Amino acid sequence: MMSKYENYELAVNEMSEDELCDLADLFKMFSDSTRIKILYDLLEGEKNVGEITNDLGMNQSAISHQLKLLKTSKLIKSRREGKAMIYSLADDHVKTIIATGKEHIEED
Amino acid sequence: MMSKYENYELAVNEMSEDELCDLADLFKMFSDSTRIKILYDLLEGEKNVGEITNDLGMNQSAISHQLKLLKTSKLIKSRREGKAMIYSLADDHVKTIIATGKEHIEED
DNA sequence: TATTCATATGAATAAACATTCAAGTGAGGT
DNA sequence: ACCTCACTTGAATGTTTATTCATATGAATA
Repeated sequence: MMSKYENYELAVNEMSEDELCDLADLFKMFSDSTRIKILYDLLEGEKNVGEITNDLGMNQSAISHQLKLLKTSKLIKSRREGKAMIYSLADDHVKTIIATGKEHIEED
Repeated sequence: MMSKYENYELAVNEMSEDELCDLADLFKMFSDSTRIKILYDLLEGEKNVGEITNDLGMNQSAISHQLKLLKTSKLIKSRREGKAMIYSLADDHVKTIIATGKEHIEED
């Protein structure tokens, strides 16, 4: 039997056009395979640009460009440690969003 | 502050490159303002193309093209009722994904 | 201070994509 | 059968965007 509160987590009410555009912009960050691989890579913990570049097996400049977009969107943050720049996830929403999407694609 | 999703197990483990690309493709559907508005509109219930077109105030052909993409991605389904085509969300993952993203952009 | 290592940036290129217009399809009504 | 209504499709267009190459910055070290 369905509780009155059963669906509480899933309330999606009263979103303005602007909010929906902001949402689209957020999901845009997860919509490119390079970017989502970077985010997934950073779930392991903070990494510098060289490590990410190696993990993904891609051009370093391409990674830097995408890191910049992710940072602008406040999904990641960075700090300098000597010559290296160390990137990490800004908060755990990234994990939640990836997990939610994963849930969807995993259904038969 | 306590997230609504705090209680869920958010394990995101062992995703292959292919799975991450599939995930990117899924989020791509939410990454365009027209598409996310269509999905958001359909949260109200099933609608025909004319209703969606009116709700969004856009060219009907543009809506049709996006509906096709959303249907190919299995986020929506359709049935014919006389001359009209009626679209609806394929399952409630759409709601979950939008709610999860909304959660993120809502924090100050 | 000159050199090297680590990363960022800018310009160029090519591919992907959203939107529009025009034409096509398919179901009902006349 | 013809016409209209509701929608789809394809081609054309313009824009956005990911990647690469070349160059620039900035920190450490010799």
